[in-house]
Amino acid sequence: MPELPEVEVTCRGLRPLLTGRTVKAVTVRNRSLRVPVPEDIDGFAGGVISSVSRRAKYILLAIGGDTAVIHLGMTGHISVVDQSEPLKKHDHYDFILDNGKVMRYNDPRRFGGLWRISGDPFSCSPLAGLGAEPLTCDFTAEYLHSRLQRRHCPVKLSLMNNSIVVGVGNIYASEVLFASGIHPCRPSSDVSLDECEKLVAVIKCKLEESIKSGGTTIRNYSQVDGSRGEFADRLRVYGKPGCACPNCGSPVQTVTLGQRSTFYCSVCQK
DNA sequence: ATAATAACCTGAGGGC
DNA sequence: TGCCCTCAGGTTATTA
Repeated sequence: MPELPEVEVTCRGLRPLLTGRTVKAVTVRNRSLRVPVPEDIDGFAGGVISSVSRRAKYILLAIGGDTAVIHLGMTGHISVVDQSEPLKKHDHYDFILDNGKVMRYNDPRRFGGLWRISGDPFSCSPLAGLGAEPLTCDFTAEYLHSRLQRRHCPVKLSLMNNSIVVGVGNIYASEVLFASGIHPCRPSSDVSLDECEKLVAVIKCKLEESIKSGGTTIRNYSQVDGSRGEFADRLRVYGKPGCACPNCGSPVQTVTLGQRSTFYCSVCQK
């Protein structure tokens, strides 16, 4: 479900609710996620949450000297509720806080994950080997162009490849390519440096715009407080097959790339 | 190394 | 109303 903006919005929602709180205990009801919740996860008990941050689509909670790494998969959602809040279906685990609240993780499709990392979290799985963070100055046209040069797969798949750039998922990949005027099926190596300039600028702009809107809610995703993200109202082509292209009016086309639906305008994107 | 494919899950929505 | 089919904001393991 969530791409970079949705994870960032989740982080920002969690930060004031978690920072400085002590984790009294961890309750796991269902370890069954894409990667099973590790047995030693209750090692966080007694630790203070000193920061809430994000890398790619992962949320990082610094707790004591360790790090809780959380991934939302497609349908993961974190809420902070009273300890007495009734359980819902697919509530996998709680971090019980020192103020009577719990951080509760719900995930119907179970594609998410939870890791406990001791030491530097960036040098080991699942964070090691990730590509550029798109909203930082590391992500430049020169970098992207160099990473596309040896690749022949469709450029959309390269944008969604986490070893090149992180956080761009299926929705934003289509939106970014539309806004850049680049056809999603173009071979990666065929994309010029000038086009990479455009792509990099558009990726930064679209992701930041979506964060400001609270992310994109189409079905499952919601913010920490349960409210929807408004960026869905500003999608131009994603999920709109046959609708008029907002630029030229011709019908939005679809194609499947990497088993994912892809939306584009065959007139505006070359 | 890169690319293509299948796989992991549940639930919502459309067609009949 | 219900069944059956398709599809869904992600990642990884396995093949060529």
